[in-house]
Amino acid sequence: MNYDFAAIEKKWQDNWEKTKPYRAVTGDPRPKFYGLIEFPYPSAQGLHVGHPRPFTAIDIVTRKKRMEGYNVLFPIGYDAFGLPTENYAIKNHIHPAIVTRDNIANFTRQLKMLGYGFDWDRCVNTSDPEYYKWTQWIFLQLFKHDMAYKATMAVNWCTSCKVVLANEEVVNGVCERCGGEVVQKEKSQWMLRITKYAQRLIDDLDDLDYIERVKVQQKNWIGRSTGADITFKTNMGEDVTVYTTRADTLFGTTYMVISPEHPLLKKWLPQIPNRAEVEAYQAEAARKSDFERGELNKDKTGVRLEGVEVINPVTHKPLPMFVSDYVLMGYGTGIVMGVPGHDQRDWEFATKFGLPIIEVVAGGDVTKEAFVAKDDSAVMVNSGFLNGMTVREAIPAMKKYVVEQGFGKEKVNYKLRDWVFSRQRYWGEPIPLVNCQKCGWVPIPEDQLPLVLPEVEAYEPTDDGESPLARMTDWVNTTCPCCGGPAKRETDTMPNWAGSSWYFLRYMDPDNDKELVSREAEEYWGPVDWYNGGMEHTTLHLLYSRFWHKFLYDIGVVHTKEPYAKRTSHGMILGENPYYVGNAKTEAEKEELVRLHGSLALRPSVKMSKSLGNVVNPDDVVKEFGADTLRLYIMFIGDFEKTATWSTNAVRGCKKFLDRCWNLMELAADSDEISAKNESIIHKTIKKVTGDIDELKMNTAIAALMALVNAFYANGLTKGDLSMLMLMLSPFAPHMVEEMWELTGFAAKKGKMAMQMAWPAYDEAKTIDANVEMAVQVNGKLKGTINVPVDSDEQTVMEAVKAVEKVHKAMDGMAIVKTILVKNKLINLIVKPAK
RNA sequence: GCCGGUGUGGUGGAAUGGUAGACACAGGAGACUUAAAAUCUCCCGGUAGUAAUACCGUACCGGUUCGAGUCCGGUCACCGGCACCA
Repeated sequence: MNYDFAAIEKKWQDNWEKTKPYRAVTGDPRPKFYGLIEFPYPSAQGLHVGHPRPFTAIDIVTRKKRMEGYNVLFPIGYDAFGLPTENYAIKNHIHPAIVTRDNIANFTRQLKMLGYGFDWDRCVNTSDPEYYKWTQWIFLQLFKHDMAYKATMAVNWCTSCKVVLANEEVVNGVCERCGGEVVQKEKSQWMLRITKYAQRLIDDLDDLDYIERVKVQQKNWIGRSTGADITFKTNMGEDVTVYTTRADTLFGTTYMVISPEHPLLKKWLPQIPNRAEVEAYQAEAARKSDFERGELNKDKTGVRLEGVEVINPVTHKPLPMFVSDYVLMGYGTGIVMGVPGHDQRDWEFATKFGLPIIEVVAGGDVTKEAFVAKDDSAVMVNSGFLNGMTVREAIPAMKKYVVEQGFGKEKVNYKLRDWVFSRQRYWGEPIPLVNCQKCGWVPIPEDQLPLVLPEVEAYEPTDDGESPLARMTDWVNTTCPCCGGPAKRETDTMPNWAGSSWYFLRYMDPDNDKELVSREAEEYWGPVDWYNGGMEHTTLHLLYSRFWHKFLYDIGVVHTKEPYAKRTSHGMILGENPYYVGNAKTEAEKEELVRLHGSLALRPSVKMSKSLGNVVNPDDVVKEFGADTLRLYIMFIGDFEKTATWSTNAVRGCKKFLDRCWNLMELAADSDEISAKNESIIHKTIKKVTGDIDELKMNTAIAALMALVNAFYANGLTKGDLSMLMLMLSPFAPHMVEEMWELTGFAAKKGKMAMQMAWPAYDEAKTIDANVEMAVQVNGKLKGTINVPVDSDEQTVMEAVKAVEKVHKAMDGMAIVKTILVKNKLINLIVKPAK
């Protein structure tokens, strides 16, 4: 008989709604455990089948923690500001707040449908004024501590969204969200000084329990490099400074390059004879997007600055200077020393412009390509006092020299740029500042927060790149909080990363109207013990929130340097590819698929999308199989960290397993004792499941539970045996287990739900069998197995080996030269032909 | 180009240096049934063989080891991140 999942799941969800077994209690004497999943963006499409993967995993971890006696905080909320909602609102003429409200209601229904143990009383919504009041408050603190500043600079501009993007939001030269073209545009923007925290963001990773690839990716993104700033004299009245990581190659410098955007260039222009040519080049460079600049990198372009001479400080020879867009204004000093012998880009440039190439590190052929040694043991040549040194010795020697001679200093640089923090859109937190002609930028007094997002007629951004709020003249024109004179409000809003940078703190104390979080709550719950989220947020949300947290630590709001003690990451859920060539039956069909769909046809699985018709809706899955089955399947699907492909057939297998569990109730003998037959496998399973959940190896934990159920069918079982299965299965399939717990009478007997019971303990001694099966090998080849008492010595094992017929065959005419015994595992006989 | 990761049956995937393929899906056979579904039992890497069995087998080449899917060196393929960062 199959169980009626629809009725059972509804019954227990209603029960939990009323009895609130997932309530977290601040200050409770039990040890605390704070488990966190990335709160969803409430899109109009509803929950994607990918969401339940991380949600279920951490739900299982926190359910087990509760059973282990922890006071668990497992909260949920909504990251509700953002462009898709705004775009949807524009298209359908509905206010974004209403769209958001409806989407949140739908998400909430779906999350409750899946039976997650969230403490719903702590639910937050970043677009709620009571919430964003504190987002604005944090921004004001950043402003007051000179961590926020307004700067006019070239920024990434999405031509489709008509909005500024942070560096982190530009992917392959296009907009991360819409795939639209990104161009460089000069705009005045609010910036946050994340670069001030670059070193700490690297250093503090060491003490965190993050999966390694997250640490590596963050470190690469921050991109620390050590080198030196070196100053060159010029004939223009001003010196120029370059940054280099290869100070050792200074003798090989044969020219200089300046970025087209460099301010010095503007200053020098009137004195440059070929000014018109240079200006034309600058204009051309400005027109190119970053993407185009990168695409065209095979072909170096540039213009010589006629009349400009730069003196190499070690050779004292004059060097020509060029302007070229291969030098970036945003990194180092915006000026580079050209060392064509040992940098491939410089080599290409020098070759194109006929500049001399000097070999200063021996080992390559600089007439053919730049020689960039793989290790630093290559030897210096043509380099004065460095000659004969290895690169390893020459770098510090030259650094020391430039410092002593007064034309250089050691320098550390980062690829990380300051965070572009303003967006010209409506659906975001208003920036709580006003601009006064007399006082400049003035913060709104904190007691006037939140600065509520006003109602507007139209949400569309303007073509000139102003926020929709700019049209609200009533709202824009205000008075200066400082002098009372006329002032204008900032009309840009914050990026959607703002509200998510600190939401985990609000969960600790969600109703506090005096502080963003009370000291008491923060000290009790902080830091988050386990945070799981997507790899795509590694250099966005995860980095941003670490930065904000460090700032809040510095100003005394939080007591830990880091927000999250542990970070894990889940793989994506893909759909089956309907056009996969593997599905074709004939060669002709295969060819047709490849002809029609190209490389798409070669992948067995692809991202789910409407156009491919392979989207799986959690509502449908729950309707057909139940929430417990969906939970179980999404955990059984494979290695948690790896990409996995949805398979509806495999879902059926999980449903079958739950039915088999359910049907055990009829077979179980009426005894609360653990049966002798099943004792060993029960203890082994507890050990396995306990360890696997802690390591997020849910697939093997479930496999162990399946094996246990198979054993119950083979051996028979008692209700006591079944209760052990129920307790272990409870985090995975909470609805069905509670129903079974009640039907088997345990709920009445214990006066508790299964989820409130103690997690079963195992006895190590009982996980060890009296007898073990050992492999018998001859010269490393398996010949058979023997069954011997556990921990048998060599003599006993050898006695048992005599019974293995294949060993006799293999030993024919052979003599044993060595035996290798691995206790309880195998015995390996090394033999040689007997003389 | 640089940095990370992955590669195991028809499929998803298991294996602290120690019996490769646990647990499932799909497939096959059988039991029950008037029948189907459901359920239960058994088989299921390849080649040869009726079988016992033998040989081969964890992307490829080599090495270390009594023993390698696992460790080391190299190659190839795919996935993710970064990319004119001096």
